[in-house]
Amino acid sequence: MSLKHAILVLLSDQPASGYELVQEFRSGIGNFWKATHQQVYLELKKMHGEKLVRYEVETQDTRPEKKTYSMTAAGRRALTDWFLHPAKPPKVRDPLLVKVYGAALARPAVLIAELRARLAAHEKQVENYRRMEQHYFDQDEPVRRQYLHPYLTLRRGIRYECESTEWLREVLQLLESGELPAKPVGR
Amino acid sequence: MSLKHAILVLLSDQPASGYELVQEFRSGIGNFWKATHQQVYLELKKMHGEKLVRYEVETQDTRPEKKTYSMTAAGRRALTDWFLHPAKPPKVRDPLLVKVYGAALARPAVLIAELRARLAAHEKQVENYRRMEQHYFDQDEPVRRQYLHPYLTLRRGIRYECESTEWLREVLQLLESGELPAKPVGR
DNA sequence: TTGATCATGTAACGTGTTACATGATTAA
DNA sequence: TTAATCATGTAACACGTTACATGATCAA
Repeated sequence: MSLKHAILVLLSDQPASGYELVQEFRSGIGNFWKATHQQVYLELKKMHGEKLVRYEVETQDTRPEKKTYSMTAAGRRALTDWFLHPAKPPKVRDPLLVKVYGAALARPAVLIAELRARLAAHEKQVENYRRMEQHYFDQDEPVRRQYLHPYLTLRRGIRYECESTEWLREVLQLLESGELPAKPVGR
Repeated sequence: MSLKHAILVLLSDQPASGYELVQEFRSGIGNFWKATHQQVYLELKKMHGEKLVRYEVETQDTRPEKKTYSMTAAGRRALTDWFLHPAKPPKVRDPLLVKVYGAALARPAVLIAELRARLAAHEKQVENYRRMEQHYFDQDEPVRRQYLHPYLTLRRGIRYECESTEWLREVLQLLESGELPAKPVGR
């Protein structure tokens, strides 16, 4: 039930249309909470039924009509209430780990190719994140203070992606060399 | 559609009942792919309809009857085919990150308490994993070679949990001190 | 006698994904 | 004229979670 709260967090910053929310779910908050336009439009409809949001219709001459949503007092209450209830830690659920677990059942070259592709994807993501991070540090202190919280989530993303690449490199090295790990991880 | 393949990976090792598979989803493979008994029994039924598994009923005197499932030739084919198609990287989807992102909307003490609880949970998980890892290293080389692949997934778990604790400690330190991060992560 | 473990299932509900559907503007 | 962007939605299906449901054995 968190898409609702993610939307409320976004609307608490500023009113937005469904379309604009979808953009935000592709960047920024989208690094750790994705949502498609189908989900967003449906959720906004539900939330409007629950009176958590209201909207104003802008009839534009050139463009199709646009609904600009904003949070209601009830929405604000739902948000603060959500903060009071601890969230469940998300479950790790990665098919690639199932494949590594059952690696003996696959042709090694096939699995290695997939691991390499995945490594490349994570490396690319690290680069993206590092660029965003550099942009954050290019700002003056007041701006850095303003965007501290989003930046903290970016730090999580960077750590996660780096950890992923380290593990993948290690697995590739071991599978390709046929060696056994010499010692516990990180020791 | 990976629960199916996770079950096939488990059955490729040895035949098992639904109940026994559920146990495995609570440990071992359960570290990165969870499934409840409801899911497992339903999936086995579907897979039987697709002829990916067969079962033999053991009518026990004392216990309720037990179906022991094993993989069919078609099941084996479905598995090798699955290995040929790269898996999509799982999406990160963590409500706690949404909370940190919108931390300004919560009472700091409330969020900090939740972060602390989460940190404790991750630290406990690291301990569990470290115990399993120690057990692996207590084995002789042939056994370590035999269990290399599951152990590689355990290494991923350890890395992930450690990364989580490091990030949480960092966030707690920054939120409690009111400081801004001095430099990019890990530099 | 109470709870844990063995052993199996169905049903309702919530959420997420994919496909389908429309229609205007603007840049290549 | 083709693709991308702006802007909105519905519908079918897949998957996961929670609740409901039964019934025997065994240890405390």
